Amino acid sequence: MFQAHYQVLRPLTTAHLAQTMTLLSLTADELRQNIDAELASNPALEMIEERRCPTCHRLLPDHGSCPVCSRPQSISSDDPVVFVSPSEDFYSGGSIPVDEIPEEHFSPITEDLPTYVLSQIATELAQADRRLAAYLLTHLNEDGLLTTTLEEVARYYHIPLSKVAAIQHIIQRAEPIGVGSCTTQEALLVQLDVLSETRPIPELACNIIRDGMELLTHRQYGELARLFQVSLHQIQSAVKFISENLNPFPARTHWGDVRQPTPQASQVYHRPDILINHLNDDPGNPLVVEIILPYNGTLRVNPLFRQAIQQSSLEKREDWKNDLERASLYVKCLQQRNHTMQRLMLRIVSFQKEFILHGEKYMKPITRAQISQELQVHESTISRAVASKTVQLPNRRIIPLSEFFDRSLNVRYILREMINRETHPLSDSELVNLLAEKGYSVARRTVAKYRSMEGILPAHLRHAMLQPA
DNA sequence: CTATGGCACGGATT
DNA sequence: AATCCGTGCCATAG
Repeated sequence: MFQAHYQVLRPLTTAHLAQTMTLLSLTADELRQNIDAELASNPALEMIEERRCPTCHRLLPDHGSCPVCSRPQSISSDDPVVFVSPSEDFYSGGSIPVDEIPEEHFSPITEDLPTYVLSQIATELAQADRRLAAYLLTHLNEDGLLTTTLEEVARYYHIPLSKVAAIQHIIQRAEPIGVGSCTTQEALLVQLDVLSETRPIPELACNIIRDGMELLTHRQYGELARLFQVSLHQIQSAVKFISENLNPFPARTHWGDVRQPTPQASQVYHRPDILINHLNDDPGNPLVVEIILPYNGTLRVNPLFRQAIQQSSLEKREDWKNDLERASLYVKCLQQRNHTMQRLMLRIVSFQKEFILHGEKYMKPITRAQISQELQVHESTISRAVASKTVQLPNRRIIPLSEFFDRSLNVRYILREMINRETHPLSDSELVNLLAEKGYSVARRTVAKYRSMEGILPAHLRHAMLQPA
C-alpha cells in the first residue's frame, strides 16, 4: 500500500515520467482531446459516470463531497482551497462545427481564433467558400492579420481575385472586427466602416487613417495637423477617438480600463484552465482554486476488462495485458499531473494572493526555479506546467499563468501611475530616480522599454497630450 | 548637452 | 540548445 501511494507521487519509469510531462504541459482543451484519444484507442480504460453536487451543480471528484459547498468553515481563511474540478460545464458553450471544415486546413489544437471566426460566418458561406475562408483564417498572424496576400490565394486556388476579396470582406466583419485584413490600416478602416453603421464617426479620423497612416503610427501629430490643415487639438481628439474605438490588431483585445493602445495588449482567451474565485463569490470567503479537468466523470481502469483477460484466448491475452498496462499507467500519469498542478497552484496562489486580490501593483517577483525547489521537482516541470495555461481571476479577467512570474508587472504599474499623475512630463531618468525612491531599482534603459510596452509616449511627446481640455 | 531608441551581451527561462 | 528579458553602450534627434 505504501508502494501504491508512492507511485502516485514519484514517477518510477521513464515512460511514466515522459507521459506525465506531456500531460502536464497540456491545456484543459488539449487534455480533453488527449483523453478522448486514449479512451478511444484503449479498451481497458473507461469513464465512470458523473456525480454532481446537489447544491452547486459542480461535478464531484472521484471520492467524497463537493469541495466548494462542503468546505468546512473551520478552514483557516488564509488558506486558499485548491482542487481539481472535473467541470464539463465551462466547456459546453464553445462547440465548433468541426465536420464542416476540411481536414487539411483545420488544426483544432493550436488555433482558437480561426475556428471562432469560422463558426460565426459558416452559415453565410456556400460549402465551397468555407474551404477558402478556412484557408484564409489559417494564415493569420497572432495579431489577426493576414500573412499571405489575396493575389497568392487567388493563384493558389485558381479563382478570381474578386472572389477572394469577397470572402475576406465577410471575414473582416466577423468578431473580432477587422480580422483577416492585410494591414493594420485596412483593419482600422473596416472597423470604422462597421462602426459608422451604428453611430456617427468623425470624418477626420477616417481621413487620418486613409491618408495619414504613416504619420499616425509614428505619432507625428504636428505633421498630421499640417497635412490636413487643422489644429493640433483637432488631430488629438481624432486620435483619441481612434485609440478608444479602434484596434489595429484585431486579435488583440484590451480590457475595459482606459489605457493607451498598448502595443502588446493582452490577448483575449476564451477558456481558462484554472479558475480562481472567492467561495460563493463572497469576498469575505477564502479563495477557491479550480483546476479545470474537462472531462465528464472519472477515468479509471475498467474492472470488467481485467476479468475478461482471464477468460480470453492465449494470443489475445498478451495484447490485452499490454492495454491494461497502458491504461493504468495513463491513469497514474493523469493523477500525477493533477497532483503537481494542485501543489503548484497552492503555492502560487498563496504567494501571489495580494496580486490576485488587489491587482498588478502587488505582484511579487518570483521565478520558476524558486517554486521548483520548494516543490522538489525539476524546474522544467514547472516550466511545462506554467506554459500555455490561462487563469481566470476573481475579477473575471483571464490571464496567462506565466503572468504570475512576470517580475516587471508591478514596476510597470507604478510607472503608469506616476506618469498618469505627473504634472510635468517626466523624462526616463527622472522616472528612474522616482522608482528608486520607492525601492525599485531599474535601469534607465529599462524604464524606456516598459514605457513603450505600456504604449506611453516619450516625455517630449506627452507634453501636448496633457492639456487638450 | 539631454533624452531616447537600436544593438548586443549575459543570465534566466523554456 | 534556443529564446526572452534587463541592461550597458553608442548613435541620433531635438
